[in-house]
Amino acid sequence: MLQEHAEEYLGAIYRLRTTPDIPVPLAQLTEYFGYSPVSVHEMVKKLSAQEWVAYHPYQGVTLTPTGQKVALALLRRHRLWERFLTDTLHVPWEEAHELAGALEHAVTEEVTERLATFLGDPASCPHGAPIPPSMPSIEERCLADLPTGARGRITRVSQESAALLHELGTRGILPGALFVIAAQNHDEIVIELAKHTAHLPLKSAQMVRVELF
Amino acid sequence: MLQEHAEEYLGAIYRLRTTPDIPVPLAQLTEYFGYSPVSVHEMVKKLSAQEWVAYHPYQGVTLTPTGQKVALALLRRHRLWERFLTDTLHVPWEEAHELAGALEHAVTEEVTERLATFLGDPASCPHGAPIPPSMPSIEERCLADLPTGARGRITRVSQESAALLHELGTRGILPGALFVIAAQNHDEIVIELAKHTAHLPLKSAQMVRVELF
DNA sequence: AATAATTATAAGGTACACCTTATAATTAAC
DNA sequence: GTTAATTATAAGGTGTACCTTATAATTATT
Ligand SMILES: [Mn+2]
Ligand SMILES: [Mn+2]
Ligand SMILES: [Mn+2]
Ligand SMILES: [Mn+2]
Repeated sequence: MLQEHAEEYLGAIYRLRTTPDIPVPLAQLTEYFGYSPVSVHEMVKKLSAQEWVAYHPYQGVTLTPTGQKVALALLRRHRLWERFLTDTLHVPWEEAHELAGALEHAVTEEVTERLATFLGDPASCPHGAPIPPSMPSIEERCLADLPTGARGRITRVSQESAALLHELGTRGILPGALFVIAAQNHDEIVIELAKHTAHLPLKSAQMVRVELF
Repeated sequence: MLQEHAEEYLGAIYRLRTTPDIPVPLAQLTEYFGYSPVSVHEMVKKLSAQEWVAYHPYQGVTLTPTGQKVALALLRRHRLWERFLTDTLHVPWEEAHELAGALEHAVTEEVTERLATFLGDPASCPHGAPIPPSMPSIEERCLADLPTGARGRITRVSQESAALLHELGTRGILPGALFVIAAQNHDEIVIELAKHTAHLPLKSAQMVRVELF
């Protein structure tokens, strides 16, 4: 777990990028942090190993979906703290940014959301930058635990073994797919999808998360 | 600068001690943190080198005045954040302690005092522990900048070079001393102390902080 | 006084995130 | 197409705060 420093990098990459998919050159990170190119490169390799960034040699880094999530969560915390500092504690806005840079690492997601509520769910920081929305907390259920007739949408597969993914893929059980539970017994479920009906072992269904309607 | 970890140790020592001056055995710190005895011992040596604790072999550690100041400041921040979490964000009090353990390291003294004001200067944390008072913020002035007739008390010398300290010492310009400015010109000031009058180069006076009456 | 328990110290190691210096590879500019 | 600039990589190093294993010193217990 690299946590704090990693977050800082991901946040910087998010801030520095112009367009998603256009890589941020390491030279920019070097300048942003005031670190040596070698240090930045080293760190980028670590971030890349964790799949938080994609490293494009001689071009720079882009955020992976996971990396972007981390960056957005950080920016959300940062900007909420800025609002708290200026609105609640009456800290001058020119000092709020730096102070929020420390607080942003010191709170859990839950505290962050409570803070947001307290502040009245502000849409932007004192400097006008938008506050990223909290991740829509979908109520996920396990596909294996649903009664006959339940309908919803596949959200994700919680284990990424090749065999499982292949089994699900061939049956059309993919993130995004709409479904209705047609039947269920001790060792398999029958699930109706858009264009066909699939049989799936319960064991596999246990790895599938869905959002119910 | 050891800062965060050092603070954590000093805070723990403060919490664990029964009476000031009765040393806290390293074994207690070992247990408190869940670190190995060797690690604790190592850290204690560092704290001792900084004169934040006094180490009494086979007995334990006591806080020096400086160390205690750091510990009290930490506890103040900790308990103020606990109040904020429970009172303002409605975090359950059983979660507040741990969460405050992170926030306590993420704020400056100034933000702490603003937080205290916002909270209405509470006297105790949600768990009933007293909140140490803020350091009485003496309004310090520079001895070099005072008009004739100004009176007050020397509070401290802001640069600790041997030559300067010797110069001040021989003239009786020491922390605690009461004074009146008798005269002042382009390159020196004349300062009246309890039992004598001293002449001091302005350059030296610039390093002396005073509290005015 | 001898033994047991506690405490201290020595020696060597790990992970993290930074550093410098030097060389190689690639890309950009002339 | 050669040169210059940028970017990457290799090699070795730092400080902080943790670790284990092993041995020495002190204190406590019987
Ligand atoms: Mn930060
Ligand atoms: Mn802002
Ligand atoms: Mn803490
Ligand atoms: Mn408390």
